[in-house]
Amino acid sequence: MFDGDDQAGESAPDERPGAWFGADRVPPRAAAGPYAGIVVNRPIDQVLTYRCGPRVAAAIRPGQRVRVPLGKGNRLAVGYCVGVEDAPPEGLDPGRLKEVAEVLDPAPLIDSRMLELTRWMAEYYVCSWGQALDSAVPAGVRNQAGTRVGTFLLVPEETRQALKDQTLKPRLSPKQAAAMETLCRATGPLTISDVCRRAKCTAAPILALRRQGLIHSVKRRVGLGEAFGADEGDGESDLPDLARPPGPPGGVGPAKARLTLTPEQDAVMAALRPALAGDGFAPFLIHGVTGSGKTEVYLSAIEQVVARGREAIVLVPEISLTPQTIRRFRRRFDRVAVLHSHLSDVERHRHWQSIAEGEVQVVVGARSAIFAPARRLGLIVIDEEHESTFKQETVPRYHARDVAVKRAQLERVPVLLGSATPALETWRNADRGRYVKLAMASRVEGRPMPAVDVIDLRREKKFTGGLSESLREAVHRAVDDGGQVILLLNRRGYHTFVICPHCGDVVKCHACDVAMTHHKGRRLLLCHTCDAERPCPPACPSCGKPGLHYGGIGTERLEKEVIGAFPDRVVRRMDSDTMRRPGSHEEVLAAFKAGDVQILLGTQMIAKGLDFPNVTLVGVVNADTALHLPDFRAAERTFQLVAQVAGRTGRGDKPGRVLVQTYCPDAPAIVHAVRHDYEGFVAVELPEREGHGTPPFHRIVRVIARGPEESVVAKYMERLGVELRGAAEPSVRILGPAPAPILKIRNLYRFHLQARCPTARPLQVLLRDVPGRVPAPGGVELAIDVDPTSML
DNA sequence: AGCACGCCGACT
DNA sequence: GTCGGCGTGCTC
Repeated sequence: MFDGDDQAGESAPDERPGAWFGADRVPPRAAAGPYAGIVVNRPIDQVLTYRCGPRVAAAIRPGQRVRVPLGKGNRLAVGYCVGVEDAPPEGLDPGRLKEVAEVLDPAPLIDSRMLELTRWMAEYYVCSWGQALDSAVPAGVRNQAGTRVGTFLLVPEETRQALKDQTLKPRLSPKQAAAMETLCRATGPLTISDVCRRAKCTAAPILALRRQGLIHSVKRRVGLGEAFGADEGDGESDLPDLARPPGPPGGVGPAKARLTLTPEQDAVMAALRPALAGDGFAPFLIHGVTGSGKTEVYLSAIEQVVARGREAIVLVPEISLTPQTIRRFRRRFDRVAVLHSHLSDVERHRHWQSIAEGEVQVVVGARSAIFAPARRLGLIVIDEEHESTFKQETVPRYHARDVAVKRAQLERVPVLLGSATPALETWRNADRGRYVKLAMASRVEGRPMPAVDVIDLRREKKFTGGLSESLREAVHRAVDDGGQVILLLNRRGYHTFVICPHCGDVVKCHACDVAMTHHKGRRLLLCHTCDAERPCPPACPSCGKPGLHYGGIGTERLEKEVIGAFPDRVVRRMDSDTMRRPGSHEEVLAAFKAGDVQILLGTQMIAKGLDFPNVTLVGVVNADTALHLPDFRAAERTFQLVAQVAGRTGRGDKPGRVLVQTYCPDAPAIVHAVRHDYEGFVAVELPEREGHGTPPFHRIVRVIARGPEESVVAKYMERLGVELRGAAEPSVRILGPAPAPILKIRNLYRFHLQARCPTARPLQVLLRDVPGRVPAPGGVELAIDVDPTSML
């Protein structure tokens, strides 16, 4: 929930010993300073100082990785150089410092601003700087995937002279002579195997020549093609791509296919233009209803900065990285790099390199694309900024939207947060004037918002959990009129639970405290938490009696029901079970777009970003799935889901309609989603949050401990709770500890507690300080989650 | 996170 | 008498 507002010295002073401030204090090109600040990827809150020998001193720069001796055994560890100085920090005996063993990277992997950004992350998210750095540099870049060290052969001038003078030739064996000739004729450097192939010899004569000193060899890292090709696998042949030579920087004319902007889009652009042309941090919230044309605004804004020779980073939820989205960017810009989560290390490395070399205008990607090494960054865009997929659930537990705002602040560039249903944190930041709020309240081409009606499941007779009578009839009408239908059900599987009618026990995962889901097609029960599977039991695992009852409905069962009800229509299901193979996603969407599929049903996957003009009906099969979760964001999530999926209809000439099935038609989240009334929902929800002391009014840090022994974890958390209460300042409230809502995952018992405070800093200081004083017993792991999105 | 040090129980 | 359990503390 960082809002760019800590610039006025709200930032905590660096309390680490030896205060290496990284970035701003370090000359970008290090003087041959003999002392280096190093951080390692361990939970160590310190910058360690090492001495540099002459060789290392000549090569080392901040942003490079190094190998350093660490600990009693002086085992070598990989670390990042974060600063180079002529004198060691005060209080350290220079004589006792260890030496950097080796510089690993020929050039820095990250620049001074990214050093600063990761240092901020470490402080904000309560992890070590090294951990933050490791998350910012992809593994493929660290291990230089796709490259290798090759040995190249050179012929020194003396040898060439000797050959000319004919003094050498007679001393060479026939094979050696052939190899030598091949080498001398070659225009570029050759490897041993190149020469073997061309001179039709083995390595032996070549090695002999080298042994005699007649040829030399040098090692050089090679590989990694200069540019990346059309490797996105989206099957589009018209994709302009990085395969083309880079154009002159800054000289890239604005674009192909430019649309006329709607008056609203125009107004938003007018508001953005000064910031896009300027050189300062400028955060905006674009609150635009679904179908209002936010993407066009992003594209126009990006054009402005690209025309200045700057680069843009666009973050989208992973699920929106569809060919449709990508195509849209590719049509508009020549050189677009797309960073999916499914890229190989080598591909990722290539993209990174291209971005770092300034060959890319626009980077489109999920969460981690916020670390793209753009050097002349001009703009950051976060689409669907409220999406929880922007939050990383492993250390460092960062939120890409908040890191983006911080990066924009450090780089002094504008940042656009866009959403039809902004996160309440974002909304409040805008209300408090920290972000400039820009509204787009109407759809493009004067299209109306779809009519939304509620189906009150309490009044539906013979309702079996799938389609109600009313929804079924509406689907009929829609497809009979030649329209297409989207049905959303946010649960995969066939039956969602298996219960014993005798003892009442639900069949649970062996490893997790979670009911298992019946996947009929695979004849299995599946745990959606740990992916464990087991055969359907013939009798109750608890009491042994036969006759287990299967209940609840998931997408698999809904599919069967819909096929049964509409036998002459083509029905397709999209969920993570049917979308396992790469390409299946696009294939279904293409078929739907072509009109070969009339009814598309699935999970969240179909709720976001899809733009199909012929969709005239959206059915929300169960709007309540998220409503009753023990999470203060339950209502917000429900509102967002209904609003997002409702936005999938009425995007063409025909008007759209939405039917929402619910048992809670009076819940504010449903009532306001039905009316397309975001502000109405906010007006109800915000006071609620304020009363409960939850975000956006209070900040939360969640602490989770997990371990194999329930009582050990519980006792440890009790101790930690006492310690935290003792150390916390009065503005901080500690809630818990308590068992986590899902007590056991993968055989680990989980207990959590929350620390809440109107501002984040006291929480961050507290949590950096205290757990170190209450070391966890063996087997127990502690996780600290700043601004948590999941409370389970 | 590793890893070594250190202080108490069950074995040769 | 030692081997080894994992609690404690440090890493330039």
